[in-house]
Amino acid sequence: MLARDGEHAVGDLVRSLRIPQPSVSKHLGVLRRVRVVSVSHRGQRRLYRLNAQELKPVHDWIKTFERFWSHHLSRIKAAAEYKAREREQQHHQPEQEN
Amino acid sequence: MLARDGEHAVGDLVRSLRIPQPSVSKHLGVLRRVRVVSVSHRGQRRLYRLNAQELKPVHDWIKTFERFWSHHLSRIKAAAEYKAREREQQHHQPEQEN
DNA sequence: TTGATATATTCCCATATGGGAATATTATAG
DNA sequence: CTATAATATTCCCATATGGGAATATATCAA
Repeated sequence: MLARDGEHAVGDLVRSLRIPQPSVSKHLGVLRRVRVVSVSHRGQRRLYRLNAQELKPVHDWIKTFERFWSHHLSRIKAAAEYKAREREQQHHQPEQEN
Repeated sequence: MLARDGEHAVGDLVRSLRIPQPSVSKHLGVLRRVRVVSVSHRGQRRLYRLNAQELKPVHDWIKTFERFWSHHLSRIKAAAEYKAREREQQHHQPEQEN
């Protein structure tokens, strides 16, 4: 449950997400504590906005795997490794095993 | 708790992360169910590897906020908006209020 | 087989979050 | 001050995950 961009009043989120108001407020409460969203008051409205900076670390980390899906060659290589490993295994298939 | 790259035996993770083996196995169990990691057997070892593809969606989403931290001008603008909003508010400061 | 390794699973307990319903808060309109 | 709109918080209940300890599995070595 996230405010994509700009500021959003709780009510707007409630309507667009079709989730009960208390739930939305609770979600926002959590995100607020973790500093992923920020609030500003405007009349009796609370305007929430995403705190992009907080997401940067995640972005930086996940970014280190970009090569896995962005480069064609990488994908081919990955697929090859994948199959190679697949073969080495003695035909299991519980959760997934691949 | 994640295998950064290549394949990692549970034991290696246990040692490098300094987390009890049962915990590591449990973590991996969860990640396995969500398909974020994959396993392959090699002798009595279980080799885990990150399933990068599963992270792509997250990457794609979070990427839409890249502008917030990558462009100088964007940062300045963001800071300005930030302060602007700050002023409009009537001096609260519970959780954070900004 | 038997013992040792490498992992996984289970048990119990604690905490975080989600849902629904009810209630409290805050701010605006009159 | 009072009613109402906009949000937040609390209660109760359910489930997911984390920690520690104990135990079960699987695989290898002899």
